[in-house]
Amino acid sequence: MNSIDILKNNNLKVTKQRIEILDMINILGLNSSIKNISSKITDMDKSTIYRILNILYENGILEKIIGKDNQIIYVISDEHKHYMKCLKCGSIQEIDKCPFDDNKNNSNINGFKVIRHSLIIEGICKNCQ
Amino acid sequence: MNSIDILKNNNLKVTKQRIEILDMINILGLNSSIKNISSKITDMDKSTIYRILNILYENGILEKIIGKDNQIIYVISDEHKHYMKCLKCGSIQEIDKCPFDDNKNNSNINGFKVIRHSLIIEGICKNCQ
DNA sequence: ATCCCTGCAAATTCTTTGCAAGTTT
DNA sequence: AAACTTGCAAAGAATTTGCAGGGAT
Repeated sequence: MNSIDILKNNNLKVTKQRIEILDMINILGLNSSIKNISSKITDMDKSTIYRILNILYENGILEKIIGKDNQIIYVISDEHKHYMKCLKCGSIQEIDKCPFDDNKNNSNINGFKVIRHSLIIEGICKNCQ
Repeated sequence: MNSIDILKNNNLKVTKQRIEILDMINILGLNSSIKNISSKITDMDKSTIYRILNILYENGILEKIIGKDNQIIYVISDEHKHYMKCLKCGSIQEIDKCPFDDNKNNSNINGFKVIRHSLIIEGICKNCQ
């Protein structure tokens, strides 16, 4: 789905800044930290980037994962995704299918040594409904 | 396992600051942001808190999840854990067992409306081994 | 026409760093 | 004794905010 349709489907105003950010996240993939986004989009104010990323997150369009140096990575949350993140270098890579039917820790996926994993379920809690 | 044993088992020097931080994380649970930790431990310098949390994370003792207002929450990574995080209020609660055998999105867990979930697998990638 | 969004500038908050003194092994 | 850790202070980054002008519906 293209950036304009994503915004329209979520009842958000379509602005050139929002389109530009969504497009850039599509390009950057798992490198979509604020630092990287703002270094690529030099004509947009940083406060605007912060505000747009927040809006896209709060509307469920983006999700966040913690990358290297505690930088937050924004990824489009259009599907169920799994990541592998290296504890040493901080690199993050995507995997296709959840390889954990039950608690199979300390295993190995294509040479990646698994130390731990966590599942984050996001939605609306009882109190907020 | 107590804080001293955790440090010893990981070949880390046992200092009163490290013990105090691990103890506090045990107390604070899912509220263990840097802000909360440092507001509770007023006699420790913030730079020390940052340094210790990094060391504990890099040694696999702690894991990180993103909490409200992008604050990083540090939790003891001694077991396979699942969390439910509210997109509105940012509250995070723990759940016992992964309720997703396959892609069952848009479901409901004890009144918590599930919008999306992601699994983070952490370990050592090929390049770093 | 209304409401929302953006850029600007400034303030605020967060995080890192070098170094000397103190601790741990 | 050697190596590592901490507190302090200062620097450096990151993030938030108010407001006026501009843009989307």
